[in-house]
Amino acid sequence: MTMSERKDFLRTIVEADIESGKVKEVVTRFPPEPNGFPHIGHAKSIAINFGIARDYNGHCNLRMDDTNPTKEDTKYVQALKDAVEWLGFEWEGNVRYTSDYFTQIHDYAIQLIKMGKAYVDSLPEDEIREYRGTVTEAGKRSKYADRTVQENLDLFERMKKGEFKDGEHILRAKIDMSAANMKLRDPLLYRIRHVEHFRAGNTWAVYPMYDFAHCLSDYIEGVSHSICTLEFENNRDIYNWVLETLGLTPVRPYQHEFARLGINYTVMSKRKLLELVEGGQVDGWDDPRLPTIAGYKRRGYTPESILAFCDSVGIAKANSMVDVSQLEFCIRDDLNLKVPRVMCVLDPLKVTLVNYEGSEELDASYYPDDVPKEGSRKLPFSRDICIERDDFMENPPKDYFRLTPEQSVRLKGAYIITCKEVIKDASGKIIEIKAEYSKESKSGSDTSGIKVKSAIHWVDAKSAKKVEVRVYDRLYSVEAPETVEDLNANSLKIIKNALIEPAVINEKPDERFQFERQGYFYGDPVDYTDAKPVFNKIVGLKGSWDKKKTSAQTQPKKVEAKKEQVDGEVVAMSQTQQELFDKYINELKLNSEVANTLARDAQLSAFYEEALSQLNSPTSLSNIVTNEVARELKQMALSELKFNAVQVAELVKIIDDGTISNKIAKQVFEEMVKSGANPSKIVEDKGLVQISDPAIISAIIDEVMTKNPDNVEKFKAGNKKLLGFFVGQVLKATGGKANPQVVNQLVAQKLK
RNA sequence: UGGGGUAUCGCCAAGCGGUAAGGCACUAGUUUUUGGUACUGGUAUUCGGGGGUUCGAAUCCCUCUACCCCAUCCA
Repeated sequence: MTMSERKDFLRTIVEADIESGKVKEVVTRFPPEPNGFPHIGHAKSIAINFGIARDYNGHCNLRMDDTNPTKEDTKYVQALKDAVEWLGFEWEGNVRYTSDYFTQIHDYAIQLIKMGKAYVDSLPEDEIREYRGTVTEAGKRSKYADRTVQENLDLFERMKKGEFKDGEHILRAKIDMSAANMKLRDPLLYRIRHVEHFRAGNTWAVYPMYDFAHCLSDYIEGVSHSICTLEFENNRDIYNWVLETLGLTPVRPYQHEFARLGINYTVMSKRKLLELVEGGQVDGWDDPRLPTIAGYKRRGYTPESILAFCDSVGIAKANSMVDVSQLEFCIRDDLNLKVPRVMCVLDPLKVTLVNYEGSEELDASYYPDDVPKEGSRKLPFSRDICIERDDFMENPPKDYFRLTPEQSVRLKGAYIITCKEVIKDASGKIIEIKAEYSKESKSGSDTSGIKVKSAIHWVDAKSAKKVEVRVYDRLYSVEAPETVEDLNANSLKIIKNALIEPAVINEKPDERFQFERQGYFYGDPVDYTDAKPVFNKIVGLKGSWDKKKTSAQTQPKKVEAKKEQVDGEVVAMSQTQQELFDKYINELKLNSEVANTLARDAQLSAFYEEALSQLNSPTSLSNIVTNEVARELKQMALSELKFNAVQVAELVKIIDDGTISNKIAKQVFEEMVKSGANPSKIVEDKGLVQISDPAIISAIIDEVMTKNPDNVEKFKAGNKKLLGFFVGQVLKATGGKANPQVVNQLVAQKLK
């Protein structure tokens, strides 16, 4: 496995954890709920979890998150296992189930109750919701929250034994009913469910909720990195609360979130997928039009192509919608080098070669020259052949390369033919072409000297086999479908009477084929029989001709005007803020932006005032405070900072007197943040005094210039952006110590 | 509306103060017995908007805007 040099953010985190020693072994898990068929979004999650485990020599578990017995089923467990296996991954040990941990999780619940951190609530459901408050209003705690530990223990035990009906009681964590994060308002831990669990049977009358079971299952399995999708960001606080409150010792897992996969012209939610399957809009979970793993598999996609796709879309935190063309590229790219080329005519038009007698068998390679694979078959040839109806036009546009009354074509792997007569039926439809072949033009030994613009596919009429071909188009006709209204009515086209060359059926050189000039096809794994072969179209070839045709018909896309940005209103300053602001502007002559940020933040202004009392340099001080200090204050409180205003004043002093440059000041400040050391001490220890001597700098510039002759050329040719490049190089060479202003000046001079 | 996120080309996406990577799509050309493939070029003076700091900002600060997630006894 080659590790790409540019890592995604998850791998960056994992590597940092390994380096810091926080993690000894990387353990991940793929934890789906078995309540539906996995789709390509799951494939992304599988690729991430199993991929990271493999890249860092760890392991990945497959865990069924089966905490809700009303929705889950063993048939989905099988589909999930199939998907992981098909994609080529191996999970560590047996398949895990959250239900295997029910006893342990229950024990942890008892522990929380004993700690006074969990209680049995007996409020009805709607009141619980009401008590929770809203996003803007705090909630209030149930009166049952005051029950004693003994009462809670007793009640919970009886819940477990099944003494109560569904909904009568629940177990909740006692956290904070007014937390800004709604998830923390005394989250539910256990609910009563008198239903049979598909694995645990009727052992349990209570089932743990996701937020309680998931973190503990991760912990029990020794997971180091619990990777999930963005919508669980708010749940991370509970995840950590449970683990921390229980005092669980390392190694404990940490949760990280990434954006789920979206693809246009399809849907990815389990709910919508289920609707399509149950509503009969598609033919089961493995319908080739569906973005389910089973669907892609049946359609003919390879696991390699799905994995390549997951890799190509990357991992990030921005919600996004990937274009299907990216997926289509991946499968074409994979199949191009793998599968044999054969000929199949989807919409046959009869061609009679009036000057050909008898029959023969032609040799034809399964692969073009640019595919390094061996293999060939015999192609029967005779007077009666069929070509694609699209490949003949009586009145063609001028960029049409195929057969016309005036234009000859080659029958791929055979002879060049020329149209002599067009036969039509009563309605004017072309039913036959009478043509002549050139005997000297035989493929491989062409002495005819005839030049043609294209070679078309064909089959011999007598020996060709009749096959069914299923052509799939995108499931929906809009990019971001909402309802069944958006479905594409033509997403499935069944061609009953396509004609294929006999070798495909008799020799079966592969399961997947490229039907020349048309696309990639796959023998349907369910319906294919030798008597009645059925092929699924996996994806078409790129086809610039088809595109030209269709784009000429459709209207040009409307260009969306850029939305005009309207500025919102800024909150007015309070009176004291206004007074401060005025003082900064009038007395200290600060720039109004800086004065504004300072005045609006009490901590910042206090810090600033203190520094100002040390050093009378209002402008420089204000700049450092509103930029650097403000950043640190965003992360932690004033009292937690390791540096103080006096030190910042000292830092500004050595900037002002030219001892160090602004650039070095950033470096010094960073050190102050970390260690709280004095700036002049840092400068001394690290030897950071600025170099302003033009002679020294000049020498370094020369060096940089001789090392980068190309860029010198480019600069002289007018690429002025490169000035920054040279300055950067010089600064790098001096460890940042060169006086950037001097460098700038000298570089500009030398490069003139 | 409180909290948590996100914003870089038509679509993904790197980038973490010093020349705006890469892929898809698009486009022009070369090769081609697939209008395929391969190859070669062209595609962001600019990073959601506006300010500020800096010799230098996609990167640091302020501010505004847009979108996503959270008020299931779902996960």
